[in-house]
Amino acid sequence: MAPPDTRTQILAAAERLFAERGYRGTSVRAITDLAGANLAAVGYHFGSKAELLAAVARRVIEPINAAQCAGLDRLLARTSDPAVTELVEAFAGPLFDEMPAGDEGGARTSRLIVTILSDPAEEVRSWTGPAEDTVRERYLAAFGRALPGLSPEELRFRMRGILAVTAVDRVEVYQRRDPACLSPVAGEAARNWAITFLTAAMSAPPTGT
Amino acid sequence: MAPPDTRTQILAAAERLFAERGYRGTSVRAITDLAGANLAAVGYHFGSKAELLAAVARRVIEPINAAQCAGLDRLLARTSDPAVTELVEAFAGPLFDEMPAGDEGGARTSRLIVTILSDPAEEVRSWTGPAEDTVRERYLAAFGRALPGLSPEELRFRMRGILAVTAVDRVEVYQRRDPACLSPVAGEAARNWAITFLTAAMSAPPTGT
DNA sequence: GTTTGATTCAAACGAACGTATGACTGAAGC
DNA sequence: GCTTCAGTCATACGTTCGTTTGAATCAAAC
Repeated sequence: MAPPDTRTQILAAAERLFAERGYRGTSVRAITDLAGANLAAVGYHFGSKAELLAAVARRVIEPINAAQCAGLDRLLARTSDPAVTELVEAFAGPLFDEMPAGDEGGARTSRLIVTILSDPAEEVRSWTGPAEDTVRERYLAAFGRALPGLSPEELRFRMRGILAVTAVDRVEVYQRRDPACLSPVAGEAARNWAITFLTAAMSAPPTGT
Repeated sequence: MAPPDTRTQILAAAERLFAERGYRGTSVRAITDLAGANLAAVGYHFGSKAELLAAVARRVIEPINAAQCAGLDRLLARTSDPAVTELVEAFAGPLFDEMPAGDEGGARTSRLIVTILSDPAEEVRSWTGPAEDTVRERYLAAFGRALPGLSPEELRFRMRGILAVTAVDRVEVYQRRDPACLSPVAGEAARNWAITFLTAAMSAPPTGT
């Protein structure tokens, strides 16, 4: 096996350290040390620390987005009005499944996503492209058809809830570093719990004024 | 009105800046500048930046915890087995209500809480005392009685979901800085949406193996 | 009037940070 | 053999950071 090139090793090291220590808590020196690369390599390959984060984020998010998109396509090919459970599974499932290898049950990647999304700095959240919004809008429309009577605002609220539950759960698991929580069987259980929880939540009747 | 003392002004400035820029994104100099105090005042009154954060966190969390505790007491004084809706409202309600004045509909405080809870650094999360755990355990027991048949693990998962939904929703609102989302009426709507969403989610039947 | 103790102040410390620079390396192209 | 060029390297620059220091300030106690 050929040794991975410097660029890839920096990406892997940055992905890990950003997840473990956050963006600001990770120095470029720590990344290059872990990657076995020279300090200047980050500037050479990515331009700056912020652009490195954007590259890391894209690499992590893209397969999740693609899986969410494909899942919705699959549902819509079968019926024009998928059930709420199916939509929840297609949307939330990839947040559990599409995690790179070597990741402790995907928890580290979830940690990274939350770290990025919750960082107040603009530069940290500016990696996003139009693809994420497109997928979310498509699910929004599908949920809207499955849940008539729900106002668009309340529907948006509930979709945020899906992201919140899936992301935060796994982050807490990761922070506690309890090995039992990181086993594949525990991850599978959390996946099923989340789908149960979220399907019931999404299916709730509209809130009366 | 007597001008507030330096210590209080530093606490207020730190609360605001930690929420807006995160812990690492906020320098002690920025805090003392906003507070109109000298740089060394933080060291004098709090010892260090980390201890200042702990003081800020305690000031924000304590009223929420007290309200959660009081709400549960009120329910248990009436009946030994409160309904799921009542428990959800008593637990999640204070996360919307117990916000200090001057806070944009409580969103800034929620932002601060998420900033603290999601920061990977140990020092940022080490402010917590035994009170938070006590309240959570009490609610856990009450939910367990209201939802027999749910395994303790799945119940814990669902309680994390409550925190996730309430916190993350308001953070996104705050980050977007849409003034319409910060109005009291929008905050009231979000509160009701959350209770509907979470009551249905908590009431879901246990996940089959 | 003097002492005391709490508080505020300007200034400086050393460390760590992101980034830039210019020399070096080694294989590919001619 | 010489050139080219992407990549790597040690090193340094300027800035910002949290913290510390020791003098100045000031009201209260004596």
